[in-house]
Amino acid sequence: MMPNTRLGKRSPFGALVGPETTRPGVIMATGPQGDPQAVSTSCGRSVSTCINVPRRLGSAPSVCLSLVNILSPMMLCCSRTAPQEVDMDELMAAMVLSSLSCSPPQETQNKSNETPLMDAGAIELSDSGSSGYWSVDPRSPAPSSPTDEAGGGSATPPDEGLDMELDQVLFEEPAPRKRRVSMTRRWRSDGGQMVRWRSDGGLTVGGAYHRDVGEQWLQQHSAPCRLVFLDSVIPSAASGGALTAVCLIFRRIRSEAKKCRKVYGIEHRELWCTACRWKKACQRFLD
DNA sequence: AATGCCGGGCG
DNA sequence: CGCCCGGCATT
Ligand SMILES: [Zn+2]
Repeated sequence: MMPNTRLGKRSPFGALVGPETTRPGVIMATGPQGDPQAVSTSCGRSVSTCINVPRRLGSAPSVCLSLVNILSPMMLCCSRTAPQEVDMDELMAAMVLSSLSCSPPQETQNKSNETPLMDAGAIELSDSGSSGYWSVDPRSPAPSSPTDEAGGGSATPPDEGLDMELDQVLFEEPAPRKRRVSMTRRWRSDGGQMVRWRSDGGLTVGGAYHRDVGEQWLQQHSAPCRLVFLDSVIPSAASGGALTAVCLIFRRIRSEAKKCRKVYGIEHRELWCTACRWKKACQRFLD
């Protein structure tokens, strides 16, 4: 009695993205163009230019913390999609933007001048339990296209936009001084995602528009990232105030809704919906 | 530690 | 297929 769908084996999209989403299967760095050249929408299994990650480590992606604050190019990873199944699981994209001072526009080209990080050479974060395997492209963050108007620009850009729970992350500021986030351009990940930050603080990711991307949001949707993509600069920038870089990542986030298990308790497993009983995605308390 | 649930595995 | 569970990302 219920709009039951099939449980057992359902489509990859049954519930958002596959688990692999979280774990970067492969990562690759894109050139300044930010084009998914080497990685097409569906990189079968092994992508040439991609770097395969030993998918054995506990949790590479969540290395989080406030570690790096690099500003360099950017990297993203690609997904391994089944040739037929359009599921674009495991994939994450990261992008960041650098900041600049708010007032004098004289920071034109001081990119990695500030942060004393080991430059583009991928920062190996202190692996504490997990390690981040990211590949970085030692290249300068050259904004590809002309500055994008984040302000009075267009409305929401048309995008393929798969609506999944992609998220983004942010980073802290490198320099002790007060820096503001700048607007970024757009960036597209392997999945065709397009990230765009607008002056109103909103963020457009693959078609989905996230309004109110403040520190809080960034907070909960944060993840590790280290590459920064410098881009256009827009003073009226974003929200929060002190973030300098933002990193986008496609990962799964746990919905807040309580599911059978938590609602009825383990001792009442019989009340759970079948899905829950089978450790599948709950079908009673949808998100 | 507790949850949520994908992918498998078994009958 | 119904039913379970290992394993693991999150929280
Ligand atoms: Zn349920």
